[in-house]
Amino acid sequence: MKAAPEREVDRSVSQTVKAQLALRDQILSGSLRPGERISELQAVETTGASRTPVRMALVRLEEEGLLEAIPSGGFMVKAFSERDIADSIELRGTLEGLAARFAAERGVSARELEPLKECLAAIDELLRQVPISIEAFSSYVALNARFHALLTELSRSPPLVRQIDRASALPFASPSGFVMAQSALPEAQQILIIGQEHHRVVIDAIENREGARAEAVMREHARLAVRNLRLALRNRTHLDLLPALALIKTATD
Amino acid sequence: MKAAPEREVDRSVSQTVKAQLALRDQILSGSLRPGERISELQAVETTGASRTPVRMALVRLEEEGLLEAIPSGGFMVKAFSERDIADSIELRGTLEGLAARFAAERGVSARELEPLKECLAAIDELLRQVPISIEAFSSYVALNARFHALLTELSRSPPLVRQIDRASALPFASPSGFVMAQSALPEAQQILIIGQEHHRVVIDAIENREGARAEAVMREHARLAVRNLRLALRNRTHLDLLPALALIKTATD
DNA sequence: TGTATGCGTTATGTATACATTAGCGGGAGA
DNA sequence: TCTCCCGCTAATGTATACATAACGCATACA
Repeated sequence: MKAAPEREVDRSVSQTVKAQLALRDQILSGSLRPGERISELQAVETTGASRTPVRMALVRLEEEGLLEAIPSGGFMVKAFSERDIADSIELRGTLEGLAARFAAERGVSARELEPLKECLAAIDELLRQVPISIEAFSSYVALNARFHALLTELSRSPPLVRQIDRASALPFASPSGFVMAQSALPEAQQILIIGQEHHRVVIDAIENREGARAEAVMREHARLAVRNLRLALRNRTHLDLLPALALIKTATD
Repeated sequence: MKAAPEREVDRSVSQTVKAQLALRDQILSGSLRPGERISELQAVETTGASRTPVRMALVRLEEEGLLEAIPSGGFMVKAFSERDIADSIELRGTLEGLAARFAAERGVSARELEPLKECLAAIDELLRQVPISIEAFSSYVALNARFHALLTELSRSPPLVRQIDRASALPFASPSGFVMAQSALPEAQQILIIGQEHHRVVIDAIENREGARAEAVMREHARLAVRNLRLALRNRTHLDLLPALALIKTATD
């Protein structure tokens, strides 16, 4: 590899993955503004990888939905309207509803539900704090993500799991920043408590093999998240806490 | 570009796109068997592009869901069970249901509905033939795809449109082969007629801004397609007409 | 002064060379 | 004869060189 002596190469992960992570981070952190053209050369410098892995990373990020190909060549950071993100959340909720229905209809053993119930209990524990601390919020975010991932898996449908993963890019673009901003709002904790109730109901519905009810509650769960988003956006004073919202173009619909 | 004199390069489309189309064709036509490792060098030979565009194409096809990355490196053709494909169809129908609901709720002008009604009329014309010819079936496939695409667009939700596109990879992997096989079945035309009725209902529901009804009928439409798939699979004698089903692994669930 | 054209620079698309790793086969020793 | 280890080969990951196309700027002409 001709070993350019001055450049230290990290061999623990592939250059492609490294570049992808670095670029995604730049996008989500707002270093790269929506609509901004992303220069390969510049990306090569900031990521430390060479052009080939950088290009692979760009293609992956395009497929992921964070970048958009420019017809004349190259890529730009995609810009989203507030409604785009709201739609993405509802979209994801719809798919999760399908997953919950599949889980209920196809049947799930008590053993498989155990980790979900553990998540539930852990979240209960966190929500007991009033008001909840920032640290507890971070834990909540992780647990919530875990709960949703586990629930998705219960569908036993690899294509659905895959699709939900893809649909999560936007809604969960930067969940920590998202929820931390929410924590600054008085209504935040109430919303989390309602969300937790949804979690409880969906488990119950799956246990009792009530597919329609399981599906309905997950869709309601998503609508709650949309209300949550709009609430956060109406409180623009907290927006500096929202790196995820760097994705929202200034002129929204 | 050093212009290797013996290799004729087609400059009308990018090498990356050319490679992607060629490889997808090889996968869907069954030249590459599910589970088979796909060799870059071999792909370079068959597509005529060099390794860089071929690799970009492979990454795109992986994101598209037709290929799977091998941990140790490289890609293999993904294998699907019958249930995977059925789930993909239902998944797509669920998203289309959401699109139909969005269209109904957000309102659609008569002008926007016109092309859909034209599709409808054209399909009606085709279905008047009993039994329907293979050529008419081909036209039907194109018109049906157009109808679904137009309907999706009515949602006015770019993220949803995008997601539906992605979700269509498997269900519509090779629609022509699919439907032509159906045409060999006596029940085929009846199914198409029911499907057309669904199309009519969804338009009506959108016109009358009945979101729930619009959504419900699209989901029913997908369930019809699943029944259709199962019907085709039960008639294994026609399977040689189904290149799309090359994707189904032999040992299904 | 404004517009159009041409040239130059820069960035992307493509090709290929190089490095590394994984997989496989052969040989040797127990 | 079986197993383990070493080395080779082939294919992937990475880097970079080259060609081309696009964009911008400057200049000239209307």
